[in-house]
Amino acid sequence: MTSAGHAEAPQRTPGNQPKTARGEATRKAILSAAERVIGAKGYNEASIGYITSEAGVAQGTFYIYFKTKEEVFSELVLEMGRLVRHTIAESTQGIQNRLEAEKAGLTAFLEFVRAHPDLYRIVQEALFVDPGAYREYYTAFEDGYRAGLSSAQEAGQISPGDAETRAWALMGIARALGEQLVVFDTKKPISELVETAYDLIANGIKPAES
Amino acid sequence: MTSAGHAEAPQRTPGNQPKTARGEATRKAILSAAERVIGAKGYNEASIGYITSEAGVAQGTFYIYFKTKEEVFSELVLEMGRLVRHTIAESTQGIQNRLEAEKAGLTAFLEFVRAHPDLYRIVQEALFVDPGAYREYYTAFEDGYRAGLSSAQEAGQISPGDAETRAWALMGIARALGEQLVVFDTKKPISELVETAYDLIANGIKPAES
DNA sequence: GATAAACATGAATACTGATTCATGTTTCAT
DNA sequence: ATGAAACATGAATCAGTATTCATGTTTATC
Repeated sequence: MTSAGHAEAPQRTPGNQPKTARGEATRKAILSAAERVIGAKGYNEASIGYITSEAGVAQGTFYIYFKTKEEVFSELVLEMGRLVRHTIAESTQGIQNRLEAEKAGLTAFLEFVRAHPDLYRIVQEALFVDPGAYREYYTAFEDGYRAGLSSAQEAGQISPGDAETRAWALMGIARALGEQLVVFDTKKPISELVETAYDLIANGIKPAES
Repeated sequence: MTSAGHAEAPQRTPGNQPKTARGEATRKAILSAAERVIGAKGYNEASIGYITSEAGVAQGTFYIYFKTKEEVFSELVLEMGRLVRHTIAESTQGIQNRLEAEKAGLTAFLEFVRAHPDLYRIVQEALFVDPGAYREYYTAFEDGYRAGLSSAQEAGQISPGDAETRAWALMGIARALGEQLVVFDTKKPISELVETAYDLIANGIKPAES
């Protein structure tokens, strides 16, 4: 039985990209279901069975496109990174003044987060499920941020100061406000959050000299 | 055999506090091992077997003091909350000026985080393992923070602005810098991080009017 | 110094859920 | 039309591990 025959079957595509329109669609369905399910229940509670049933396919189908549960998770983190950076870059396109760019970028980020709460939570969980992906996510983010701050500084658009630490602090603000939206369900409109944060970032909280 | 006898044995202390010095010590050992193991490997990878072996007790002993694995986790989150708030309150004791208090509090927080990296990661993971505890942690934190900002505002020590949003933003900065220490292993000394963050918080990044 | 409660043990239980596999079905190039 | 590759199925496997339990040992009280 098992008339294997040809010794070198070409079955082992590493990432297993689909080669057909049908396959493409199925893979997308699984990825999207994974995003929703993992985002909602967390990595561990999100069983393959639940993900596949949510995607409308059989359990085994999952393993045609992903080697492990972790793999689909990592892919989601990467996707989130790409999307967020793209969204922000787009929104700050052509804005010359750094402080204005800051405001536009923060607004775009918060809007994105509100539209994709699942992806947001997935990135948070990556710290434990896939630390490497987590670091890459924030490091990539920081690189761009710091570069922007540095050149703005050289152009005299912002005051001097350690660009790296500032980048982290500003990312921390964005993250905290995003969490307000997604985790704490604040009622405040994004514009209001941005207004307050922008004032803090631009002017600080020290009272004006009297 | 098993001459049970008395029908109503008083075995069911809910939280199961120890009643003996020995018990006290064992419970502490388990809690401390759990902190290290869960902090290092994350909630799911941290098996009861590993925790107890790390604590130097048998597996069953765990269930004398904790009803479930989740219970010990929640307790750690609570402990972290108490410790952090206590540490910060202590460090800002008697400082009248809000901005100075901000600096002292941030320094104390970062030093605490560096000293307890495990607890820090545990709080992060609580978002998925015990969302209620996560919210309580940050809500309690925010309450104090916002109150402080509000009264400082009334006293004219800081400029006017939405205290709640500001509280979240400032907590975001602290958290991001803490993460630099614990997750990204930055080489920068705490004092330097605080210096940059403080300048940002007090003055913002807008260049001084020329 | 005896008795009961408290504490400790670690093997056995019980269950969950990721991954595999033998067996179809669909797609597509020829 | 037809054979091979791609895709799909879902039951079976397999491993890990939280929790329980029957059985000892220690502690403290009388």
